[in-house]
Amino acid sequence: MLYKAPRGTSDILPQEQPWWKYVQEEATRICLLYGYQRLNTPIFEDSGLFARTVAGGTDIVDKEMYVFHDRGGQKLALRAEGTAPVCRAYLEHGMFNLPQPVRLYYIGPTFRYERPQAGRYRQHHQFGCEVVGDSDPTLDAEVIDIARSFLLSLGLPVLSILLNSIGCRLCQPTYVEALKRHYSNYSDRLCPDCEVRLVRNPLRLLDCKESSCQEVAETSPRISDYLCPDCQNHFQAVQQYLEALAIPFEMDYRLVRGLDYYTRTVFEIQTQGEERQGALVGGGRYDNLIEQLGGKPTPAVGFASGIERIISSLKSQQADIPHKPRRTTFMAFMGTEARIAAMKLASQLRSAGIPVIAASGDRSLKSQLRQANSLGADYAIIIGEREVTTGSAVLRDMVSNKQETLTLSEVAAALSGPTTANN
RNA sequence: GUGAGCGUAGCCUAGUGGUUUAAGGCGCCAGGUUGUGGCCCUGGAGAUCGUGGGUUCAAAUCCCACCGUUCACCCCA
Repeated sequence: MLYKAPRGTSDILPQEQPWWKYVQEEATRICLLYGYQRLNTPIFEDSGLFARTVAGGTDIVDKEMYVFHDRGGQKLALRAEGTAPVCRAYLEHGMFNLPQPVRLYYIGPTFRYERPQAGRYRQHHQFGCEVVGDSDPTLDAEVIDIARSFLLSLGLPVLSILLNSIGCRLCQPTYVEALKRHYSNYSDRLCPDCEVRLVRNPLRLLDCKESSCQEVAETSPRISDYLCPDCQNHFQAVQQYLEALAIPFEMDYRLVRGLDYYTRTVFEIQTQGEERQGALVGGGRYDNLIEQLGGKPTPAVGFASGIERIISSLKSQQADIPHKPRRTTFMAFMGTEARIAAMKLASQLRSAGIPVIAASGDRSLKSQLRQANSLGADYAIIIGEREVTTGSAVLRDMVSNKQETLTLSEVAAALSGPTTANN
């Protein structure tokens, strides 16, 4: 074999497609229910879009972006995450002139150059929702509600919704300072990663898994004590609305998210048994992002979910997915004359909306029917010398074993008629 | 980028230094008389045992390197 799918990518084979279809259709259905509209953004963008918004100090920009130069010398990057492109499109198409907020959703591939492992791939697919243009805390709750409804409607038991507020640019810096001061006192105990975090991304210090670092985190100052009045009110309102919607959540004062643009509300959703591969949904508010992209200050909230993780979770949950039985007909023939007649009849049937799989090659009738069987065909049409001369065809019901010789138009009528629908 | 496990036909697995010209199951193909599937029977195709080097009289089997893959860390969906 000369080539394999690149590391961390995979083919989504026919037998996987029902899962993908199911998840994407559920996502779409839920979005419609909440009045969100679909937006597709390009698979690559100017690399600056991600570099500016997601920002340095985060792995996703520092070492995980697929960056390349096109023939015109433009520096481009494969879509590293979904939110920044949505905001770019919001600005580019003047969506700030639409009634605010604008509710959008997307489904598409995302690329990150990292070592693959359970639940993480170099190409994966995200479904996400974004509400742009309104800072109302009901929208934070709405977005969490959507994510939860989505998982529940798929049949996934939602284990926990983790919630936190990381403040805004007024109050967060004060907290970060306090955090740094606290950690500096214990610098001799920190793991090497945390030594780096202390300088580059202090918020992330909180969720280090090293036990010595966790001890430091235990006694560290809490963001909740540093929120400015506006952020405090906002966060309280979010919680209040979640309670009103009877959405259970857990406060997690150590929850911070990896992307720099988050402000105020951040959240993650996990489901049973899949904690190892991380969150199924992650999101939050990003009130400064649009401004960073050159727009007017515009608040927004959203979330993203990983479709691969969701499907894997569904499978381990042994969830059943609804599948619609599909009636298929196999077209068998014997001889060159009959081959032509079969092709014509197949074509005619398809024009009438009847799915037909045509036999190929020079196989025996036995072999053709064996194939029809393994393809799960409900009917086989058989055309040989006899049928060619009489302008007829044999219609065989593969389930009941009954067959009869019919004229070509009778075959079409029989297959399109409701009387032959056996499933 | 770091660490650990694993790499035998399309898939699953046996074989762990010499009757191996590498075995079995699933799948695939063909046949079991004249134009008919699913079960059964018979036969067939399909593997440079991940790649390269080394140890040995002898290696799929031991050693090393590389590659791939899985899992974990980092980080994230």
